[in-house]
Amino acid sequence: MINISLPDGSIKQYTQPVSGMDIANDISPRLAKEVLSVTVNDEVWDLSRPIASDAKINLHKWDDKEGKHAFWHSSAHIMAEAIEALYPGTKFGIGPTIENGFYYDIDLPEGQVVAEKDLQVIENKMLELARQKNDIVREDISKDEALKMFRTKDDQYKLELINDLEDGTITLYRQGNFTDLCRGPHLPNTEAVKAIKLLSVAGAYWRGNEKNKMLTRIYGISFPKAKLLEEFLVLLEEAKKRDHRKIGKEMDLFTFSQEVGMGLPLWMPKGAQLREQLEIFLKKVQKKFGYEQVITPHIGNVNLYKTSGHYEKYGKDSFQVITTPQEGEEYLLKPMNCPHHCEIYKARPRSYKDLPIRFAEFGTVYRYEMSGELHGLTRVRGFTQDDAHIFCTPDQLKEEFKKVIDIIFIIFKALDFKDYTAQISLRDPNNKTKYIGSDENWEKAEQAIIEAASEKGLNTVTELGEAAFYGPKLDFMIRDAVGRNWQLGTIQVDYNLPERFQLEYTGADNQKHRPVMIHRAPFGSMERFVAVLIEHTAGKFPLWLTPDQVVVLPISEKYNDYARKVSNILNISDIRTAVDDRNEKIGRKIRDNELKRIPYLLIVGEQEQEAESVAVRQQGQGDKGTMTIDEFARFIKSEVEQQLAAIDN
RNA sequence: GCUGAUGUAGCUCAGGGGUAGAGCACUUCCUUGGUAAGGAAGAGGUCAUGGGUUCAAUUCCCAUUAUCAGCUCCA
Repeated sequence: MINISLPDGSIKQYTQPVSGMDIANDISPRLAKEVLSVTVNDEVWDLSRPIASDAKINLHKWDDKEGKHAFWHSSAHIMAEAIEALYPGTKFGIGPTIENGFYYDIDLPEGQVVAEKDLQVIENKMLELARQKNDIVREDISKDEALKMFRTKDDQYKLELINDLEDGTITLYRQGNFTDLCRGPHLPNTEAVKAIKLLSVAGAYWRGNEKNKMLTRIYGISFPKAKLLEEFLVLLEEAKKRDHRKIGKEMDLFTFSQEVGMGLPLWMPKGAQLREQLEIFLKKVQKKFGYEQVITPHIGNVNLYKTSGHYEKYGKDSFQVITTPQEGEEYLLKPMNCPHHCEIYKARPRSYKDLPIRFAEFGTVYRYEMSGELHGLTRVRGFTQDDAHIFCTPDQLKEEFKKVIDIIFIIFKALDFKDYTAQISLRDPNNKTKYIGSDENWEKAEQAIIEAASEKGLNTVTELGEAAFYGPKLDFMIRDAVGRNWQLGTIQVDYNLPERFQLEYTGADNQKHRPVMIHRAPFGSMERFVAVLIEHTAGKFPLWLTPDQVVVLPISEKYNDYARKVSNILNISDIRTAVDDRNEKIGRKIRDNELKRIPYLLIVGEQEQEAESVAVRQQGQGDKGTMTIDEFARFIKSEVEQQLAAIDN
């Protein structure tokens, strides 16, 4: 007797092995129609695979991650089948599922390419294959058999994968004329796949190593219903409308010029205004937390970076050395601010009574990112870090670290970033040569981060091998409109630079001691932060931050003078106000300024001029009635204060 | 850096071996208006750059460059 326990606690008994699909059929025919995969004792299985002993099971439909996973995995196989039919001789790498869909890495026969315009043809072939309603059959196979089989296919990629596998754990999946090495699980039959969209084609190195051959990667997504695909495509379109590059252009925030150089953003007046507001805001917060502003130059002697270790590590991948007319002098555009700040620390003797010392600077740095890496404002070659370096005693480290987390919390709260990932990036224990510094210091630093994060109640993920070369870090990542993850805030513990720069303080014991350093940038960089902020708000920035808070719209040219008067009064009270005095009708002015995402529009005509008032229109809300100029000024100021007060608490 | 695609007016894009178009934006004029597009006229382009094929290239071919998607990288 086989006892199958279901998630609701009930138990079904069978006299012989039973498949997930059999059980679903026993429960209800409708469930059987929708079910996609089954978890058997914490392992996700095919529905058709017989369960031979007592088990706890959970059946998965489309709504479950496990259901989608099997669905997309099988879709990837259908895509491979279609490609094998359309491009005979293609060799296959890996074809996993991803968060939204799946991809397959393929090596096409010599001279053949798949371009975006070919995707439609593959899609059609896939749908044709899916409609053949082929069973997807699992097959255990020995390592020798597997090697033999893929040798006849001459598929070196699969052979490489098989060689890494243990004998006895190798399975094949077969559907129609296609067989693939695969761990599964899969759908029982291809017919469930009703709607397919191949999204893009791009190159990808075999096994992610740039020394290997570049394969062709095709991304796709599939659905059990055509309607779900349509909804997905609409969402994708919506997301693209939030792209910061598009909105940045629309709102005149920033631009790029080939004449200036790639990856070098030019901030236009409105963008500069936005950045300035962010800087003012952060400076205010940092002042409360005991930071002091410093200013350092954009270049530094090469020796500075030799001391810090950056030259050895990144020197050849940087903007090249600037050589002066005077022989022997070599300078580097600064790729980071920490060495300069270390020199400020060293400028005079420090006592334990001075610590912690917190030097902050909106420091512009230059890094020669590879050309293919550049991306709008999120990845650039010249950018401004909201940088600071905290020099403290080892005892103060954890407390200081926690205070930095608090600053990041304040920022995320002010800008309503709720959906972030906190990642602890540690050293790769198997590749310690990538890093500088002693094991002992690394362990202390890693421990400090782990404890501080946990004491702050942060939900973290830990990544090995993601640390900076001089120390571990805690990074805050936020997604952009289309789901790409970007690192914003970062906090790094560093025992190494203090050593390399021979930083010291005199302790209470009158002995020299070495301080610990924290590198931190809550925004990360102004550029990337603004990019993510644009995508999150779709350009509708909070009132306190937005470049143009108010635009006054005169009904006709006769009221332009009054409109300017209103705007002057508001500007004097620090409300950022402009006048739209174009020779257009009021409806047109309203439309254009709504599209420009202006929070408040003030309509002024004869009535308002007479009464020294304004007719207020709030973005997205329409007419809010009439107020006197003073009333409106007080109203909007209190709204800004409220927004900023929420941050202080 | 690698693979693939793209590059036509300020923006979004159409076109195509015989010297280039639309909508929006811009300029001028008319209109002086009450809560999401008033009307007319005009100006604006070495069709990314450099070669090649051709009687003729913006169009076809090659290279370069920038942008886009992804990979790799990210102090």
